[in-house]
Amino acid sequence: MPKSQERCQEIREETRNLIVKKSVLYFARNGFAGTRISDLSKHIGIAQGTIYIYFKSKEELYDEIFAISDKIAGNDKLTMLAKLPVPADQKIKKMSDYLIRSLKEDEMFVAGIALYTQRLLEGEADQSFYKTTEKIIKQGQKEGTVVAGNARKLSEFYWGIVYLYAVKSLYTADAAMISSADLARVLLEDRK
Amino acid sequence: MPKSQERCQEIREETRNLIVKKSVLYFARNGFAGTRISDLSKHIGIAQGTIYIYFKSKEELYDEIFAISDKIAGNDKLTMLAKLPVPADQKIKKMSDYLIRSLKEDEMFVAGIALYTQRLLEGEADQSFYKTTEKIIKQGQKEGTVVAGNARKLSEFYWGIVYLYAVKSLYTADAAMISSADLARVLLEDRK
Amino acid sequence: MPKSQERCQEIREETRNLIVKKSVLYFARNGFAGTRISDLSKHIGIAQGTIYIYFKSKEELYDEIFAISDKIAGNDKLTMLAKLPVPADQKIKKMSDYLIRSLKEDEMFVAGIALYTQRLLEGEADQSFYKTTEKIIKQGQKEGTVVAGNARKLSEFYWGIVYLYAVKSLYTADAAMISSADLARVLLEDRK
Amino acid sequence: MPKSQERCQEIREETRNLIVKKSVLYFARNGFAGTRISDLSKHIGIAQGTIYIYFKSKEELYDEIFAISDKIAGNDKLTMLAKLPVPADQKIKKMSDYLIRSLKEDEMFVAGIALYTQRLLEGEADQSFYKTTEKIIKQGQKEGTVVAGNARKLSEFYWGIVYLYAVKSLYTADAAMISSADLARVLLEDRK
DNA sequence: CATGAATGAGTATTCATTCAT
DNA sequence: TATGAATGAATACTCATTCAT
Repeated sequence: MPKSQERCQEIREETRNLIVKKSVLYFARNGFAGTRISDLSKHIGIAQGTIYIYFKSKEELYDEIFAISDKIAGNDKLTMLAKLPVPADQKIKKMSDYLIRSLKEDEMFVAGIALYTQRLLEGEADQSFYKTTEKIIKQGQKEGTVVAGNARKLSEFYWGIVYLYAVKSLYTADAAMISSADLARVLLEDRK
Repeated sequence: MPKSQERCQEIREETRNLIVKKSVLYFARNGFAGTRISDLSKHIGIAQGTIYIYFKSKEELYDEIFAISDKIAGNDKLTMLAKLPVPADQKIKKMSDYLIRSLKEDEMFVAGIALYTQRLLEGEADQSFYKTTEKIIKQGQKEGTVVAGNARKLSEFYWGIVYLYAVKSLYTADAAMISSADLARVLLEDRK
Repeated sequence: MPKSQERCQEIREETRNLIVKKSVLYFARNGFAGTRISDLSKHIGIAQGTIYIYFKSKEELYDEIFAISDKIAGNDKLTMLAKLPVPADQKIKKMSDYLIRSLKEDEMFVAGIALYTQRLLEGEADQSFYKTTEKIIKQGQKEGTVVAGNARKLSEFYWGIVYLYAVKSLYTADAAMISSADLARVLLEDRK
Repeated sequence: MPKSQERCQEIREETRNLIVKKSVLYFARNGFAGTRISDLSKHIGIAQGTIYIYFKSKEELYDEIFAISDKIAGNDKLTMLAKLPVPADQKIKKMSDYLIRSLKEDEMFVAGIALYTQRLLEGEADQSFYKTTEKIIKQGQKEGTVVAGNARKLSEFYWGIVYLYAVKSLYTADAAMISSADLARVLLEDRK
């Protein structure tokens, strides 16, 4: 009965995805230590034991969530964007557009940013976001469109602001958000 | 020979302060759930039981720390500054000076800001910081020294950045900090 | 395959009853402060944690046991007996029969009496036992079968003796018990 | 300075007696496990540490109190009474008089009886009270003044009733007490 | 001697994990 | 697979005891 086999696999996949998806937000809000499996499972809508069918331990679930948090937060897109043969200010505008829109609309994204940055601050995540942004900044500084200053510090500041609004969105249903233009301006030279 | 009443009072005061002082940083770094009383007491350098002489429970200690986190973070000073009969841009510069210096030098301040803002985000602290800053911003907008825009959003943004660097300082010994001038510029009109 | 709703309910009921049943005797013998949850759980034959699935705290378990101790001690039966349309001396004989037999044969009854009376003495239980017996005594005094004297004091004395033998039974495997007739004679007029 | 030496000794004696006296009642009401040294010392009106100047441990204090509880409860007087060359019924009346009066007036006596009997029930005290009373009962049965029946059981019943009213007095300021005559009648043949 | 703050072993309670159904 | 009752190691909290003053 190959069909039922496949269906089974499908169900597995679905349940696993459900767990991951619902856990991202929960962990982002409450932290690792602040998350009880009993509460989490209620929040997901499954039994406690079910989590342990898919993940060996709370830690493994948390780790998995981290492992994908940079994907959730759009690291791939950013990397691709950086490689495009367009001026840096365009890249920054696009990136800011994408980030602000995602912060507004996608709670998975919000949670991804929060988790990723949290771990970054604790020194446990790699710094690809920062580094990619740094490259764009340097390109922009050469092109004369990005403000002067240490590229690394500017990159950290930019992402700090994104983190800031992610954390806000985590707790407030509709956080007062800055505009995409405002965010971009953090890096871009004023054109007055 | 019994200990004198005053000496006892003194000792109690000292120990209590020691616990609060050392706990602020510990809780700010690890959160409520992430803090074990056994670890905390080791960090303070006292026995576990001693904490319970001064606080009924871990929760009560945490609450007390929150209750005073706005003082630690300098709410009083800010309120006083707001009332001074000087131009808003001066107030903002002074405030930014004070904040950046404190973030660099004073661990307790860093922890206070982190805890206070964390609770603010969770909607459990009053918003006096925001409100006081809002007033200064409005004053500055009248005086033509502060950038246009919704005063509340600007205030939140300004404090968001302070929070950002507080969180960074919490985890990194010497976080790359923006300058006091950079922080002030978030609110002030460019004088080019 | 999830467990059926009913089966789960059943299991919960069973375990809860087991805990209550075994705790009654343990608490009656050792008192609240003298009972360790670790010992109690061993005595019940379950893990410490299991107790906390059914009761919020040691205190709550103790309170529940007290709350039902009047049932265990047969308050219902006594009330019913009092209402029967038979002479008071018959009621007293029946009651004494029941009490002495239960004290001999039923550990739970022994514990129930001990706990209930203990709380009565501490002024925390209602006095329904006393009051019901008081009514029977007054009826008997009218009928000329019960000794003269303050009905309340006689009632207290009667139940005091029951308590006395309950406490004895609590500590001694086979306590030398008075006979049902001896107990009844505490209230009944001598028929010599 | 021999004088101050003596005075010191005196003070020691006084404090020690104070502790014992106040502890008897406290332990009788709350039991060993139910008594906290912190509470007890407050009740006595001294510091916790002071208790440990006079007693090595809580257990030692408790043991000492037990060791004297039979004296407090009047074992000496009973033994002397038993040896007097008078009829048993007189002895029983005197004894009952003494017991009821003491239960009414002397809270140390009340506590002594409660503690002694409690330990008796737990099988940890010697049974001199019972035995002495047994002898008197046997004497009375020979003299025809005491009711028939197993002397030991009668003795236990008699002391049970004394215990009963002791426990009552422990918790109620003025417990409704049976009369000395009523108590004596438990053993004595009716003279109608 | 007397004090009461401090200690840490002991006890209560929680919660990640297991397992029979 | 999915369930949730049960487990027991980890954690919070208490209290007899010590000791510097």
